[in-house]
Amino acid sequence: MSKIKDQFTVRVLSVVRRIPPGRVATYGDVAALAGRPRAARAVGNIMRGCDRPDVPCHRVIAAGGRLGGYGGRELLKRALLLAEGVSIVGTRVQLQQFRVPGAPNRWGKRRARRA
DNA sequence: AATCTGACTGTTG
DNA sequence: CCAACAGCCAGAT
Repeated sequence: MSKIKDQFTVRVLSVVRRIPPGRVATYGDVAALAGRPRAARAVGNIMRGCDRPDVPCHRVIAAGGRLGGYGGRELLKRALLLAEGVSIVGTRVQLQQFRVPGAPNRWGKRRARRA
């Protein structure tokens, strides 16, 4: 069976565990907070194996406020978030309002592309 | 060590 | 809004 996880995994679990109720973080946010801003995919993989009750993996969603996955239980994920007070419009979470504090705004400063 | 996989993300059509 | 493509990352085989 597994031994100790890599530091990255430990950090990710730590970050997710610290997401307060009624808040959400995207995979990219968790990855960034864990020190690997481009490892959103890896975070998803870690979440896939998060069976720990102390890790609120349902508060980790996809970019743009989409629900992302939940081991085939996306409906439960949506229900849990709604129960915590997270507002969901259509299939999207209101990130602007419920995104975990401390998440870097990568959408605030994009300079004009094209010359 | 090489290859495949996937609860991701952003760009392009 | 959805589909296809490409880039990125860690874990499993």
